[in-house]
Amino acid sequence: MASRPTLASVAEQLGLSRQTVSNAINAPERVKPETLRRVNETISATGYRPNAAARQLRTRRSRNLGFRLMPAEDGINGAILDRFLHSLTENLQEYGYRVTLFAARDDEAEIRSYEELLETSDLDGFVLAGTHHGDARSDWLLARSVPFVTFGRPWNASGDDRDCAHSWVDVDGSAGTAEATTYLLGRGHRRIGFLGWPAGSGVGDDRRSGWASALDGAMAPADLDALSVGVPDGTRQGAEGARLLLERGATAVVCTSDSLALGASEQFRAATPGTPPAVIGFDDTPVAAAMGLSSVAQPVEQAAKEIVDIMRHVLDGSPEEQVPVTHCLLKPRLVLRDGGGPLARPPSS
Amino acid sequence: MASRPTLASVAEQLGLSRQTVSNAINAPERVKPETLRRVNETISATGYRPNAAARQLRTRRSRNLGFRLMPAEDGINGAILDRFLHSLTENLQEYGYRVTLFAARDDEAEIRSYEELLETSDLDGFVLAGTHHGDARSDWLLARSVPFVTFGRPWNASGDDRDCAHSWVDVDGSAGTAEATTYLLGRGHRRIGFLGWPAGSGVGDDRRSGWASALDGAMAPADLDALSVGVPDGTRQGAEGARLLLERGATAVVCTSDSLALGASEQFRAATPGTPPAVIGFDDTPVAAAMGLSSVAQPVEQAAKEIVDIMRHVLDGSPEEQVPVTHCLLKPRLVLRDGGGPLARPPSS
DNA sequence: ATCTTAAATTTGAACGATCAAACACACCAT
DNA sequence: ATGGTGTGTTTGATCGTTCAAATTTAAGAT
Repeated sequence: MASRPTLASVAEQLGLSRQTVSNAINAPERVKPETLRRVNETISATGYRPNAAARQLRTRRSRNLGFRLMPAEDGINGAILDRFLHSLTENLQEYGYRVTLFAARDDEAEIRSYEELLETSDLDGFVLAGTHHGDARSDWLLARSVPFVTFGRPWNASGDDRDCAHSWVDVDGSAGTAEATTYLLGRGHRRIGFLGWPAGSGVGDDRRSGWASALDGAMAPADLDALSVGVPDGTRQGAEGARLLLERGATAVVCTSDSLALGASEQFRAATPGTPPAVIGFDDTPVAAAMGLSSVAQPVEQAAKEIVDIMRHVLDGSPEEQVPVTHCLLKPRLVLRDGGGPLARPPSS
Repeated sequence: MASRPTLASVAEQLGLSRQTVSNAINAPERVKPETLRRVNETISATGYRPNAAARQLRTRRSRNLGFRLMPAEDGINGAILDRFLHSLTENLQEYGYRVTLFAARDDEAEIRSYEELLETSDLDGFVLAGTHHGDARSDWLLARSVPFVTFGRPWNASGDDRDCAHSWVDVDGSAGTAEATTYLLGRGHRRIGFLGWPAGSGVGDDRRSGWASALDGAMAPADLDALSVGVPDGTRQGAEGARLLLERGATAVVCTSDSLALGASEQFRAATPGTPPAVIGFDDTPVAAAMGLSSVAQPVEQAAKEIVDIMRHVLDGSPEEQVPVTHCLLKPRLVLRDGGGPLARPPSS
């Protein structure tokens, strides 16, 4: 009596069969409008909700997507993970999907998790934070045609990620550093340095290319080389790199990360006392906000939305319909701050 | 033939019945050792894995716990959320549990989510990040005897959280600020200020009390009052508050957050050039690490572990066994850094 | 009135596990 | 032989949904 309503109980109450009620929910067009109305009425009256386990058992779909939490604080982790995850969860929720988390030490363990989650829990797909070319994970998923979208391009050796076999959403780092560089040019700077990571990382090289292209023509290639420094991420390395750039005559610098920018800004502040350091970071982390540092902000919320859009089409499309592989490159936004650190502009109150 | 093995298929292969194989998995003591061996053999030979949906449909348990992602960057969010979530996921995973995320705008929406998740997805429990006394969410969960543990005390008006009706795990902020204060005393400081939030927040007041108790006897009560400042969180407010404390003769300061500490450290650096500012923050966020700021670190990984331990006993205990409400207060750790910012100690290389 | 076709609804059988109760079987005491 | 006591294993029903196919109903054409 007081037990949860089921399809059968709702149907009986209406003098209908299970299946009709089921159809009213899953394929309303198959049900006579008048019947549909009555069913919906009783559904909301009784507070009926379909049981996920029963549905999953029959359909082999869970309306759940997997997301792997990385152990270390790298890439999307730490800095903007919470914003991304929140947005992903919120957007998926609108379409009745949820996020199931799992942890894995390395890629191999991640693949084992895929297998486990697919077999036992019928996960409908995965969202990966970053892949590289020839990534064992994407290969594994592709081979089994498991739906997935990555946040981050695979960084093909060819340089052209458009031919990538899976869908991805990414932020155009190159456009971000280009905008930052152009901004500094507009402020009168002529010798603008680039402080990035050692060559070889897709993300890092991409960001460097934006700076280089913005300066194309404004500087001799030899100067371009001299004004680009690659160091491991970190504030100390940033300070060290900035010292080099200052020696070479740089008056401003665009950085691959906020950590580097933070170290650089100290050096620039010391070198040009009185004026806010002309340093621009990347990722717009809380560190940058706290220090009043300008930074290139990634639109992670929008990225999550795009990922959900792609997923939705893949998952809710007709079974054998060929869904095209989608690539979506988002423009970052330059966030300008006074750059003088927390005390440069005293509280106005 | 090539389809996934099921209980029935494994059983048939062995000339046994479903139920015996099921027992071998869920209640091995009921099965004859020799049979158990044979069953396990075939299980690993065939790669059989129990189907979660079927199990869930029958048992009404999903081996999934819910975790709500907050919209704004407050409390545990942002700063240490990723570490906490990762550790929570990893620990739960060891016992065959997973984390299902959901988003909710406010507490009311969160309760609606509970209802939905419990009814449709049979979630076994929830982990809440923070509660307050008389929290509608904990009341709702308690009333329905849904298992849950909170990370954070409810901050009873009485001041004694030991009588709280639900289990919680928290970090002893008071002990953290006390340790920080004692450390500064040991370094010769006599007038140590406290820079915190306006009175009224449980967390903030708790942290203030640690500072006060460490100074008990070392300073007159009137001085204690003068050396405690409450401002909203933020670097600017921190700088402003620190200015006040410096005017009142403070030579060092303990803060409720890294943001406040960051603002304060700039002021102190300006006031006492040459020496690293005697400022200690709270939470040991990446900001503190990047700026070389000392800070009180919360053992979030251990907190997650404790939460999982409590959950495990509640969930895997015998059905009607009364599990005692557990409260676990963890000691934070003081992380000491040179305090001179990224450039105070130049790279040794 | 009869036949055809489409629309609307119903029926029985899965999906893969667990529960509750029944069933064999061996062992020992009467 | 009879009966009791475990121990180990099996049987049938059930959880709540959807699939595939069968059935009824309504409407239009002849």
